[in-house]
This record gives sequence, C-alpha cells and structure tokens, in this order.
Amino acid sequence: MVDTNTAVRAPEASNPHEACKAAVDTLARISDKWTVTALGALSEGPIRYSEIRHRIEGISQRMLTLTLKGLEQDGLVTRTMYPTIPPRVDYELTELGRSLFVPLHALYEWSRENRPAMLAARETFRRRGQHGSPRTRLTVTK
Amino acid sequence: MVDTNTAVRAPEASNPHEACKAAVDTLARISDKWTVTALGALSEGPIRYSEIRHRIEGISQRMLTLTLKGLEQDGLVTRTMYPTIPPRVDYELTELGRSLFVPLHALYEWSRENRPAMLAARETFRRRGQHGSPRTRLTVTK
DNA sequence: CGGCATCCGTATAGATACTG
DNA sequence: CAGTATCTATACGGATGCCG
Repeated sequence: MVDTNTAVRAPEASNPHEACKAAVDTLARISDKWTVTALGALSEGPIRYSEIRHRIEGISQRMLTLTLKGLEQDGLVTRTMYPTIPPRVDYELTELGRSLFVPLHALYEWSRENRPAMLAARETFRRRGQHGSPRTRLTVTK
Repeated sequence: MVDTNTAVRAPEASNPHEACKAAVDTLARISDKWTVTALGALSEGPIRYSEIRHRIEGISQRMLTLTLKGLEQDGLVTRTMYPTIPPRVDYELTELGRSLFVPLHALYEWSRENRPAMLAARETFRRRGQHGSPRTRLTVTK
C-alpha cells in the first residue's frame, strides 16, 4: 500500500463502480454505531471524555473509548492528555475530521427531505405484504 | 407523505445533535455490507437479478436478495417480475433511490480527496504505537 | 477521571442445499 | 433464473470489574 494511487485519475463520473467502492469504503469506517454521533459531539470544539460521554446518551465507556481511538487512529480527532490528578483528556476534531462534515451534511439534508418518504414506502410495503401483486408485468415487450 | 415535518426548520447549522441523529439514521439504513454497492450496480438503468449478481463480485444470492428486498421495501428500487419461463426480474432505481446519489457522491468525493490522508494517519499511528508520547500536554494552562 | 480486560449475547452475513 | 430455508461463523456491542 505504498500509495502509487496518484495515477488513477477519475475524470468525470468515472465508472460508478470505482466511485461506489470508494464510497463504500468510507462508509465502512464511519458507519458503526457511534462514530458519527461522536463526531457530532465533537463538532463544537475541544471537549473532554466525560463531557462526550454525557452528551451521547446510551454509550458505554468501552464503546466511547473504542470509537474515539478509532477516530484518533484515522487522524480525525486529536487526543490531548493532561497528566493531572484526576486525569483529564480532551478530544478535538482535526481539519480532516471537520472535512467529513461536508458529506455528512449532505446525508443529513437527504434525510430531512427524503426519509419521511422512505418510511412511508416501508409502511406501504408492509401493509400490502409484497406478496399480493407488487409489480408483475404481463405485457412482455420482447 | 403525511409529513408534518415542516415545523422543524433547521435555520443554519441547527444544533448538530438533531442533524447528527438524522444522518446516523440514514447511515444505519445504507451502511450494511452491500446496499451501496447494489445501488451502484443499479445506477445505470434497469437491470435484472442475474446481471446485478454478476456485477457485484463476492455477493451471495441470499445477500443480494435481502439487499434488494430492503431497497424495494424502502422505496428506493422497483422490482418488476416477468412471469416467463425461465423467470426474469428487473430492478430499477426509483426517483428516491436516484436522489440518494447526491449524498453518496459527496461521500465519494470526500473519499477521493481524504482517504489517502486517513490511511496515512492510520499507518503513522500504528507505527508509533500510540503509547510513546502521542500528545501529552505538560503545560497545563488552567 | 479515563481507560483497559474479560465475558457474553445478539445481529449480520457466508455456505450450502432445495424450490417454483 | 430467481429466489427460499437452514445452519454456522464472527464481528459488534453491552455489562462488569480492575488499574494508573
């Protein structure tokens, strides 16, 4: 993995295949149960561990620690330890971390606009039970 | 669309908390192993089951079926059965499904630009082992 | 306070075999 | 061809307890 990926060159829409793989790859890293929520908690500036934990309802220490470590590892947040007693640790988004809010915001916008439709579709689907006559085309064109 | 969500009004950044929850919610629906890849396979127009399966390397029938059923349920794709022999089923993106490509593309763009940095950060992290002296601030300001 | 280790339940998804 | 059904492996995440 010594890079060498400067040669790929995705000119326009490229083939959706490659774009898809890249998106999937990023998704795989941020789509665990807490990562995005943690990013949200960090979005307002430096914040200490206990405060994050307080903001994210329902998260366990284990999951918060793991999530933060993952973010730190990927260069999305910085971790600053103050060796005081009692100890104190601050977390802060890096520039890279903040940049993630762009696609995240797009996702949020989509949710706001289209999720109701999605849930409605799901309701409809559930009610007709998909077994009745979902979309059987009898007029075989070819 | 019974909506009633016209009342929320996210003026500017709103509070990141709510935006975060919405984004997380959408993420939860598209971030299984195959959904986005399937959307990618569907992106070029109507396509039949076997062709999708052919395009998505490594997917099992079970997973493809489950993924497509999920997409259909959420109103992101339509399923059209041709009761011929042998049977044939076409899948096609709905308008809702296509609209998802907007945030997905944002994600793709982010990946293209920042993923190398992320992987590099990960490499660095792995090499210094995060135990040496990652970021201990001795100058306690307050 | 912040974090790690251990144990354990559950959800997700792969392999395989069978059906209309 | 386009699924369904069953079994199994494993990754994710929660609860608890200990440590610097």
